[in-house]
Amino acid sequence: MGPDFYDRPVLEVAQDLIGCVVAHAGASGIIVETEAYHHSEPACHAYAGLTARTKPLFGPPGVAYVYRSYGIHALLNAVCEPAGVGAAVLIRALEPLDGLELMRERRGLEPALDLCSGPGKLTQALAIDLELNASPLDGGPIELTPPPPGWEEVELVAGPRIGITRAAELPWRFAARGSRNVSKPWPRGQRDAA
DNA sequence: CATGGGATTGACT
DNA sequence: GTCAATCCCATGC
Repeated sequence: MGPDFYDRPVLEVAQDLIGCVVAHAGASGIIVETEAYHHSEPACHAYAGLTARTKPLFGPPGVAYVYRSYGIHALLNAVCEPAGVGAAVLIRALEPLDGLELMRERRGLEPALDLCSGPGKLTQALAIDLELNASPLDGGPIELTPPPPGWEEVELVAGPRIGITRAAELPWRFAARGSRNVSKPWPRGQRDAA
């Protein structure tokens, strides 16, 4: 998917990315959970403004923003909105599609449900690291492609974002309804379509 | 130049 | 349920 897909409001892209396929290093998965981040709210790294770290966030859309969290995990984001606007979609969970054995090797785990059910897990399963920061999501090492048959029209649920301390109340987390591969079970009563 | 915190995970009680 | 691990970088002196 080219830059035009990402050159839109980050909330739209976050919802449209559900069902799309991420592929890297011989493994791939379907996106089942995302979160939107925008420079206008304090949970986003871009909130602090343009720095060496957040530079890709303010760059052209359709680019990966990979950063290290808690000193251990790499998290994968897709940069959105026009260049100059700091916004990105965090890929939080995948449903494993291809390369399951590679994923198991990299994760040291067997259950398919545990391979990509978290932002730090899926980067490990797909061997995505900080080197891929600022690389294109179309024609680059990481490839994002449109939903396979059956995933074009996925029913979505929205809810509050996870694991952040600021602006945690914004319902900017999206997931495919009923997917068992999400990072955390959806709370009861949180079934509003986005 | 030193320090502290973070969009997480996994192991342990 | 609680807690440590561990590195990049924004912030402050």
